[in-house]
Formats: sequence, C-alpha cells, structure tokens
Amino acid sequence: MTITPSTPAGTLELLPAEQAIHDAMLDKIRRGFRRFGFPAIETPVFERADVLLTKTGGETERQVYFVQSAGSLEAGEAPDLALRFDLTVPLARYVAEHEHELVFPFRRSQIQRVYRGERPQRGRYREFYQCDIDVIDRDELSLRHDAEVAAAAIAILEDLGIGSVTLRINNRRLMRRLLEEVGIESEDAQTEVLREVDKIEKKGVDAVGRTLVDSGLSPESVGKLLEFTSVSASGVAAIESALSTLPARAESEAAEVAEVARTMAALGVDEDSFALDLAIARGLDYYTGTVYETRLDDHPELGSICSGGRYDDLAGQYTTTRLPGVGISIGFTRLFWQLREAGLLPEGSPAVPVSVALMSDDDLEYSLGVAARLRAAGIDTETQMTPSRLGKQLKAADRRGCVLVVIAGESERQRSTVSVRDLTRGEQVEVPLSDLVDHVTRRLSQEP
RNA sequence: GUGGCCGUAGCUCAGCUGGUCAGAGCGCCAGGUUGUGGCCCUGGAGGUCGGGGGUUCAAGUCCCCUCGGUCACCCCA
Repeated sequence: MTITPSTPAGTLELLPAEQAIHDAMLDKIRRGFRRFGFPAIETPVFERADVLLTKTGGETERQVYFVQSAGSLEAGEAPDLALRFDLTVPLARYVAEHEHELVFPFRRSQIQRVYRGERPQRGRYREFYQCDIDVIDRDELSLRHDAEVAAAAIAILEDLGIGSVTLRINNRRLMRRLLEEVGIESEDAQTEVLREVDKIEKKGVDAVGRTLVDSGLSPESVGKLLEFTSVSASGVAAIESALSTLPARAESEAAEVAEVARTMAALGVDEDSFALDLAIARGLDYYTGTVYETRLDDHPELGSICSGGRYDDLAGQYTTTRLPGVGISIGFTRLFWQLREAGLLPEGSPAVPVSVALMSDDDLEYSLGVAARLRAAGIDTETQMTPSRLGKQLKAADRRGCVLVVIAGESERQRSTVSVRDLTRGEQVEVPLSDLVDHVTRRLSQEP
C-alpha cells in the first residue's frame, strides 16, 4: 500500500538546479539588505495565538493556521499557537518585547516563510517567503526612512538581474484628503472607496467608477475622484508638478510625498525607477501614510512583486509606547514562481560544479584524494563512490548540472595527473595533479 | 469562505455518438560502446483511466457523491 506522493496544495518545492537559483537570489536580497544597513533577525514560525491575532479582524483569522499539540487536540482544547501569516505582526511583538534592549530607530531585515490558509491560486501560495525591511522609531519616525526603504528595495530588485523595476508611491493620508474633497468624510467610507480604487488597474477605471456610483456616491464625486486617481508622474520634477495641481486641503500631505521623492533621488535612485501613482491604495488598512507597490517594467503583467508602507503605530496592542514604522516586503515565492513561469529566471550557477569520477575500486584512494584537494581549495565537489562505465558517470554528472568531471583513473594515477572534462564544451585536458586546483578554478570562472 | 471548469503513464496529451481504447511523443532504465555524456538504433519498466457508488450485456466514455487540481471572487505577497 503506497500513498501517492504529493506536496500539499499551495506549497512550492524545487529540484536542486532551480533551488540553487532560488537560493542565490535570496542571498542577493540578504546581502542587499545588509548593504543598506538592515541587519537580519529571525522570529519563530509560530507565535502565541493571542499575540498573533490581537489586531486582526475576522478576515485575517480566517487565513490563519492554528498549531496544536496532539495532546491538547485529543483533550479538545482550543489551539493556543498559530503560524505567522506575515512578518510585520511578529516584528511588532519583537519590538515591543525587546523595546528596552533595542536601539532606535530600530532597523531590521527578515527573510522567512509565512503561512496563509487561503485557497491557493496561480502564483499564490499558502507557504511563501517574505523578505522584509522595516525601520521603527519611538514617537516620531523621520519621513526620510520612507525614502530609504524604497530605495533599498529598488536597488535590490534591480540587482536580481530580472530587468528594471518601477516602484510606485502614494500616500494614504493624501488620498483621504482627496476623498474629503469629493465629499467622502467618514473614515470607514474612505477605506471602502480606497479598496475599490486599488482595483482600477485590474478592472479598469470604468468598472470601478460604476461600482462606486452603484454604491451610492454621486457621479460628480466619482468623476472628480477618478480624475485624482489618474494622476501619475515619474521623476522628482514631474512628481512635484503633479502634486501642485491637487487641492489646497491636501497641501501638507502632498509636501510629504514630494519630500520622499526628493530624498529617494538624493539616495541615488534612478528617477525612472519610481513614480507617483494616486491609484495605488493598498488593501491593508494598517498603512497610514506612504504606500508602495512595485512591478517589473518589462513584465507588468506579473503584478506587484514588492509592496509596503508606513504605519503610525506598529505595536499599539503590545505597548503604550507609540512606535511608528515604515517597511517594505518582497513576496519572494510569488516573484520566483512568476519569473520561472515567464522563463525569466536568471542564469544559475550549478548546484555542485565539479564531479570526480571513479573508474575502479583500485582508484578510490586517488580519486578521493583529488576531491579532497579541490575541497581544500574551496571548490564544491561531489565524488562518485561506485565505479561504473565512464559514459554513465559523465551523463549523471551532466544531468546534475556539473560543469566539470575530473577523471582520476589508473592511467592518470600512474602519471600523477588527472583528466578534466568540460561538459559544456566537450573538451578534455590532462593536467598534472599540482595544476589541478588552478586549472579547475580557471575553468569555473570562465563564461560558458 | 463562495462560485465556474477540469481529472487517462514521471510530463504534455490522443482516445469520435458507451463495444480490441488502454495509446503517442517526451522523459526514465538497460544494451549497442568492459575509460568518454549530449546524436542515433534496439529493448524495457511504468497507468485499478483520481476514488466510491449507480445505469447497462458492456463505462476513461453516461449519472450521483467524494477527493484533487485550476480559474474567478473575497483578500493579498
């Protein structure tokens, strides 16, 4: 009796060749975060359920996986643990818990998997990586950090070798002023409208306009609103000029957006890489100020791959200290999946570049010695442990993605040499053992 | 969580209105080549046609249920 092997729906697992690319990309993100001064932390995969669910309404709770020991399950007890569904709530707990040991403004990066009990869909997972950076301060947090996290995200995404990106910026408070301008005063009503505005790109302006009118807004209000949301501009000068056309009641919020844009330019971000877009709203209501959304210029159809924003009070449920923060998150699993789907994964280096063949048991010591030399030089090397036909070994190494096969059989042993076969070129040379490391190093550093 | 579509070998699929319909290509394994992969040739393994029930002389093929996948919505990375 065998059980059909399959991963649970909504999980992604990879074969070694793709895993190598996946991990190399994650490493780039990790290094990029550090380069911008965001040291890494990790938090537990599961948290106490009461900690995790404080802030959330029913919507989030629906998506949470609860964790329970077999014992308490049998006893019919309610689970008191749950898997984290993002990295922001654990961050809030972390900051509140360690408030007196942290240095503010507190900066951290975090690359870990999160879990959501959603119905899986194309490119949507129930287990996925988030790559977050955030800055948290006490009482007040400089607007300059809004620019900083965005600048870091842009630089890192461009470093991934997936083409240029555009990060679009908006400000939720600015949008609220504009909604007031068209007569939508209550905060709840504003939230509803913003949620709808967020769908403009997906459903089209007309459809969103109709929905808004159907929901009871006057056609005039909707018309004015959609005029505002059509505002977009790239580059500091264009952004400033677009902002200057907005109503006076939004003046101070507009000035904030302009400052973020100027600071990004000062941070060295290419002005083509970010844009103002008043149609970006972001569903999450915990964002209160700046919001971001990012897409690939060459493949906008892949959707938002990186987003975030500012929240006025991150950890209000855990501490009385006011802790404003700003952060941005790369949805890495989705990004990776979409790149793979589109055939845009960057070229990966082999999981293990060198394989040492074994011709016969008599050569075992010699072959393993060759492998040891390579490893001592820091070269990732696998060894064949069972002798077999050389053709089979070459084929196996090729399928594993190895670039070089080192053959150290009887004839090489007698001459104190090895044969190094380059699988991508089909070339083979015999080199003295003493030249092995140099030769292999040179081969591996060459372009294919 | 709500609704639509789909479910045949590891993968992509064919299988006409129920009656040699259990197949193809690719992949995999072995051999041709006892020290040379990718090409070619030969052979082989692999499927209770998602599962259960029903209609029928006969069911991948029709009906019901169920599970799984997928898409849309909700929401979001």
